Amino acid sequence: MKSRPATIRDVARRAKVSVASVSRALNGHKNVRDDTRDRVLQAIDDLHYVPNAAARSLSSSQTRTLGVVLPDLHGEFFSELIRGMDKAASERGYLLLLSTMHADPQLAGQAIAVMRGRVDGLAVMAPQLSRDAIDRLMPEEMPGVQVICQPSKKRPSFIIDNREGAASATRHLLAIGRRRLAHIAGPEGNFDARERRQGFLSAIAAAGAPAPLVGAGDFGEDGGARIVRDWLARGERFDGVMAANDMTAIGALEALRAHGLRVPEDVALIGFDDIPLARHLGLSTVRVPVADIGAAAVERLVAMVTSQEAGATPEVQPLELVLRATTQGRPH
Amino acid sequence: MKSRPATIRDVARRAKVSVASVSRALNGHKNVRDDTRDRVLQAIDDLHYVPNAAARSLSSSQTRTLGVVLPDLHGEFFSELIRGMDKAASERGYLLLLSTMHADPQLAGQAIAVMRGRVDGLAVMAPQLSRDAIDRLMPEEMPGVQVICQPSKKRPSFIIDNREGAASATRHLLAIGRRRLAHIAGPEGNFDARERRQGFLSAIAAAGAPAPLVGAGDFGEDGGARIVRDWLARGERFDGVMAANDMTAIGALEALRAHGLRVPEDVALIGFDDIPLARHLGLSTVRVPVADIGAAAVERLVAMVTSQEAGATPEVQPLELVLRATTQGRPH
DNA sequence: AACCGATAAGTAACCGATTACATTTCGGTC
DNA sequence: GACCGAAATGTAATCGGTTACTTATCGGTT
Repeated sequence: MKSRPATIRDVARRAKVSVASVSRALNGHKNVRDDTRDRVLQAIDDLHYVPNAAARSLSSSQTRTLGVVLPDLHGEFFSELIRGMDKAASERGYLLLLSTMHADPQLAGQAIAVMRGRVDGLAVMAPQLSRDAIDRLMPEEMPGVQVICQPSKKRPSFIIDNREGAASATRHLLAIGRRRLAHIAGPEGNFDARERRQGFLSAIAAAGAPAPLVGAGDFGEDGGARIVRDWLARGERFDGVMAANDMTAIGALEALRAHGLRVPEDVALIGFDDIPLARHLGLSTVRVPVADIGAAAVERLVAMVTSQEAGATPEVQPLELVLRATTQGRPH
Repeated sequence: MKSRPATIRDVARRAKVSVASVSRALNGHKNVRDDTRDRVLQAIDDLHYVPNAAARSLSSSQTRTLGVVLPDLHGEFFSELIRGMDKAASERGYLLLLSTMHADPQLAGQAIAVMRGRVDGLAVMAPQLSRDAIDRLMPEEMPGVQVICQPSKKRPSFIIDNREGAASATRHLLAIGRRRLAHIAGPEGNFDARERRQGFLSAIAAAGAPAPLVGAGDFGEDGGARIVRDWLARGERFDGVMAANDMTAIGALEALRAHGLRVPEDVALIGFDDIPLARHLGLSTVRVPVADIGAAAVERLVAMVTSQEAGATPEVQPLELVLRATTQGRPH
């Protein structure tokens, strides 16, 4: 006995009013008499009526849904981001439509295209795409924001000061007396990774410290571990490591310990992001308020959707150095 | 010059065919001549046409979207689940619509209602709701699966054998010589938490071990820490702790160490879930293949959506004991 | 009681696709 | 070249809402 779900016409019939009145009652228009509204509400209740979202979107060209396009869903970084976004969205009556864009720009285009008509706005995180590539991919007519990426000229971007964050982490290593520093960078094409490396290098240069080691990781645990093992196998000497992100740092940490080195006594170590794991492992790092960034981005996106407001000034979230065990100790 | 996006009629006009032919060409029907299809494709390309998803959903009553309703998004448990679901969904051309349902059953109903008409099927995780409550909330006419919860009689459920998992963790503590065991349970209303406590108690009973300590946690780190501190303050004696989940175990671990106790020498500790953090902290635990469960649930949901197939046999994912540092050592 | 402007309610067009059904065109046969 | 069934194409109804526009009803005034 699975009956067709009730439509607005069924409700109108039962409440003995027109569909227009039902629609008005439902959407809180003011020109509806109280007793009419009550009859409608009663009928809605009786029939367990729920408006059909597709029909509503079609006629009002509004979906009350926001699209979120992410490079991948691995790890706590993304879950935090989504959490912040979901909070801001649901507080405003919006739902989140998720789509992952596996690095390929081709597929990135597809991921964005399938959202057309399903969402009122788009939040995109694409650190591996250039500014131009993103601009080309984003539909002109749809409100959009960018999150943690190369800031756009056309759309609001929610970014962090990667260079300054990396520089301050590096200065901290120098401040606790480390001179032979090393950096494990992120993936080649990644914007944030490049910026962080720049920040590291400029801090080194500014301090007049010796030329550092630099290895190319992949933002993953294994990458970090591999680089460190390589260095140790080659007999490189270093007493401080600044990793492009926390996962890389964690891989490095394990490789260092596996090699019998003490952290921080022999090698101090600092990461970037402050994922929850960092706190548990006592990893010093640069705190990126990921959930806040996600929330701010969605908040702004909703504002754009509801009031057409534009503007494209990048919003830079402040970073904070978080010092824990991996840099709290004196050199041997 | 932001022009209205092209519609199927624009395409039809440009390709000099009817809208029906455009639709047929687009949806890969066979009765379309090659040159017609080519003209249509050309026009689509020229106009950058993308079909309007809302219109398509309305007329075909299909959205190619699946709804995911979760209790919360905190922690790695959920990000893993979403990751598994997203993988299975995107492989099949489906998008995921996210909604969090804050414990309140009232709100749970709303979270489900807003998805009506926006999704072809629903995957719900609601461990804090009874079987009946979920059945009442889920719309009859919509395909649905349940994930990690009290199994339903009406819908496929993807569950784990909490009792056996908890029992085997408990047997392991007994096997390494611990006798005075303690259990930090999860939140009162949570199905999995109750089952795990049952498993713990029955393993104790079966082994004829002394009556254990049992405290009520909340699946969170702080809860675990609080219970342990209470026990220690009251002078309780125990040499093995089985926590309802990993986060609880991690809180317990920190409280134990803060009190100067060695793990596992003084107190052995085992958790449940095997979140990534557990590996990094050397926490023994029971591995729950969360991502696999999410993927399996979505896979099944897609099958239900596309072929009306029903069936409600719960699918039980196997668990696996993972032994790490917190239980690897001999008692003092 | 008649009349007024304001407010409430109704009618029907519209959003952009899909698809049943009607019509045209095609390729082959005699 | 006329005729046939099959294949291709076109026409128009339909999905379920929103809303511009029209019509009915209201309370208040003279």
